[in-house]
Amino acid sequence: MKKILIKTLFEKSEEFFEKKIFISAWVRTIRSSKKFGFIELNDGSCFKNIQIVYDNSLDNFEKITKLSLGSSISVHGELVKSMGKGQSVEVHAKNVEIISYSSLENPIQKKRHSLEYLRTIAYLRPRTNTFKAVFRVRSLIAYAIHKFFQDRNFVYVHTPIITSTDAEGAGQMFKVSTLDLGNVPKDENKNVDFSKELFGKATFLTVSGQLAVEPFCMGFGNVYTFGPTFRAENSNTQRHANEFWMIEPEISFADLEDDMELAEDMLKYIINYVLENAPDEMDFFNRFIDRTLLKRLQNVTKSKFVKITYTRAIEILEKSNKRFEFPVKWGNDLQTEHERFLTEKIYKKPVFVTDYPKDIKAFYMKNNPDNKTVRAMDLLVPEVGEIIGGSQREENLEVLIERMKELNMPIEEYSWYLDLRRFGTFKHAGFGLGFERAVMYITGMKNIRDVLPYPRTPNNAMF
RNA sequence: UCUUUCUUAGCUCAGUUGGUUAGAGCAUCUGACUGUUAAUCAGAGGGUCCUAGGUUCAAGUCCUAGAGAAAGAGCCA
Repeated sequence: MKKILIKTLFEKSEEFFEKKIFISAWVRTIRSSKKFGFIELNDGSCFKNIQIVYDNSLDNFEKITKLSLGSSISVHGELVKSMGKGQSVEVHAKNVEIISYSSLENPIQKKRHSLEYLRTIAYLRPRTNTFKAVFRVRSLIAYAIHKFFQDRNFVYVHTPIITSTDAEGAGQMFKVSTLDLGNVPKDENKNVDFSKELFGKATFLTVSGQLAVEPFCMGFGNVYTFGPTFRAENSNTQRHANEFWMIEPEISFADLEDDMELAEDMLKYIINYVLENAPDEMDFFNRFIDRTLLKRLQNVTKSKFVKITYTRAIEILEKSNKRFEFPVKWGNDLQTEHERFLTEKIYKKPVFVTDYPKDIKAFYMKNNPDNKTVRAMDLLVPEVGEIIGGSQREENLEVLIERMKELNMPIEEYSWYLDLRRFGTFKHAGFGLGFERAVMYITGMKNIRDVLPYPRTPNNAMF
């Protein structure tokens, strides 16, 4: 007999009603009494468990009552209307094959565990309700992002993970080396001789795919990357990991307004997609993780995001009369407390802050006529903070070179990037969405370590 | 990296101004139970109080150092 998924049983319960069915799955919890008992079974196909009813007419009844969370079984039975209150249908077991018992030392038990404890056994987390919901939704968000861009004719570009350019100085990079760390070759000045590397030069793990995706924008019009990025910073916060995924679209013949419109459409699209395709999971988050989640997300999909300039944001913060730990001053970057105040207290929804001072932003951003600010934008959302950073790019070769000189950048190393402006230039823009931050925002999970399958954070690369 | 807090049973936690044999719930084991929903009820077993030093007649509790964790900050996505 063919195995059927529990998801299918729920979706097509009419079709299978009072029919013989066969399932293989894992015990989530079991309640036994003398003559009968109930097993809640989950096969991973959906969030919900199906209830199996078994009684002492089965010849292995005693052995069945010894099952515990994590045990594997196969069940032949019949789908029937439930006599209990918690579910509409259930399976009356005709035969329960015990495939394996779970050791009683199984650290996952039928109770609430702390998220901190579960991190120490990350490889067992997929068996718990919370992480079943998190990683299902993570998968759906990834799919929704691809669908959003593919439906709009964007080309998905795989930018390299190993890179030799220290892109935009976006932070500390992990070194990639084939040299013998115990016996590093040195040149005559006693510096590391990178010419002995496999690539003939120093290489790193990428911190951003943006510079590598821009050339494809110039061949395909609209493109995006979606892949892992790495930052070697010793950041110990809820919102930072050393390995995380980023989505970076780049759009041609487009300015910052088009860029923000794209970001807003994309975020609303993926929220709607998840609400529609993972209602059980989202309901779980709303009940156990964040009681305001659904209301907030529904509000976001309906409302227009706020757009204010950096200069205006500074004015608002100055006039708020709120005491901040860090002073509000034009020219300084917005601190976390400022960002949170804007998005959580003043607007209570996502806010684009645009036109930042050029000195606190990357070299490739489009210079404004005031020569003080650049066409950059950050999207701030309640609870998570900065979720997107983007900009219109500087397409003018002379202005770009001038800026790089001001910053003492090695212009020769970026000659390939400058060529993009030499051989036909045009206005274009893009942004980077932190994938995990989007997952946090949509699930209500508060710690980035709990939305990464195997989080890489300082002192943590165990599994 | 900085600041603060935390570390007690398999898990979640309580443990008062330092004072006899360190407690509870869940889990486990034994038993009861004919519709349970984290089932319920009765009983039992289960401890290097993070580690190392110190103060004291006496330390889970106070002090010092170390390890690990969390929250906040910086950096950013």
